Amino acid sequence: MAAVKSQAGPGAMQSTAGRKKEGLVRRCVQENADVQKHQQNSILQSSPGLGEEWTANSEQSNTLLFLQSSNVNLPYRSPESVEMDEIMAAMVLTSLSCSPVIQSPTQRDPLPHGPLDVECGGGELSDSGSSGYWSWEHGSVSPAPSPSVTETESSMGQLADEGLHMEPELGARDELETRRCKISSRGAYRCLWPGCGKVLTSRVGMKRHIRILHLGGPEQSHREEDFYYTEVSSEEEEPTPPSPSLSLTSGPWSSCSSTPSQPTSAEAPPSSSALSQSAPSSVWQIHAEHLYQLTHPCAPIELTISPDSASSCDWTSAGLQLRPQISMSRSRSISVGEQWLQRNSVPSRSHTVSASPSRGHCSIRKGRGEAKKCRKVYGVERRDQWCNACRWKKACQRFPD
DNA sequence: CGTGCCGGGGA
DNA sequence: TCCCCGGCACG
Repeated sequence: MAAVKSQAGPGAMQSTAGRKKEGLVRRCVQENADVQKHQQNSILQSSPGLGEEWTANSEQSNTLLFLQSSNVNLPYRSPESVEMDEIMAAMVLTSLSCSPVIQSPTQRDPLPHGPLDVECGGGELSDSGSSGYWSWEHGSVSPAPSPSVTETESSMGQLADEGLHMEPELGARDELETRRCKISSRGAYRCLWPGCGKVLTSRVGMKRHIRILHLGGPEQSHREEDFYYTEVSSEEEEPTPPSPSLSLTSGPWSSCSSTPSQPTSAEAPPSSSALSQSAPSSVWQIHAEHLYQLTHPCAPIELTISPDSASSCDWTSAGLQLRPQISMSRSRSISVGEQWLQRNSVPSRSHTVSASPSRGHCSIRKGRGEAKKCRKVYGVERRDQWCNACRWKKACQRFPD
């Protein structure tokens, strides 16, 4: 709380035009930063008797944490926390995508054994499960992964600054590219349509499958199909630790789902071709499901958190923030798809997926903060002293909430 | 009803 | 890009 307010100070004072949007976004986000964190913590802690398994997961959860933060809200988090996140993130990514040698055990809570085998060792290259950020540049000396902890740390400030703007997009894009590359080599495509876990080996085939079977029409926008399938590479599936993301998410989710059914078990894939995949497939479905839910503001997330300041804004950003996690576990085309989804709000062919309340009612508007704005402070007659934003009737920059 | 500000539009 | 404002949500 206090943190939030204090942050607002300096940054906001230099009210330059360029910042407008940033400011807007921030406001949503900054609330979130805290909230999210709490959520994270609570989730992390609340998992009771998972013993080892949990430790294995914590790695992932860290990643999650990072991804969340990297998404948007960096600017408003206390520097320390940012640092921590960054560090952790770096480490996690590093460890996931490179040989275990690199990772230094310092600062890492999780135990550096066991799990690694499953996550990294198993597949040819970690990449898969872990957002294949750097990984695909197998080249041993690829620029990315190598930085040691200290190095990372030292460049932290800069990182935070730059990453702030670039990371969300670049990350996503990168990831996409990465994935594309990798996948083209070998992989399967799994239909994410709820209730259908179909796996095909060709993208085209998958698209067709989706288009015809699910979208029920010959021609929809192409991106659409894109959204309903995901690439998986045979090996990745198994190692992909479903547990972490699941255990993390499912809690809140299940409780929240105004959605008719939890696809996990309720909807068994009709024609599950490969038995071995049944499990993963449900996982996928869940991911997909969550994705959708996230897309829709009315989704639950908040349940774990304080309901107060939670407005539509929170929902949205929450969704945004979780996205990476999902993609992390290897469902692609998410960003695109989701965007699409948001735009079109999945009209008729909803199914379970569309627990969507028409997005209309959850507007982007946020409750008004109690901060005094220029108008109040200076009064209407001194309008020329208002910050630009206020003058333009935009979100106040000088006194952000 | 005052206020904050989104979304849209003009210059 | 700067600026303005209609209109809406919130309190």
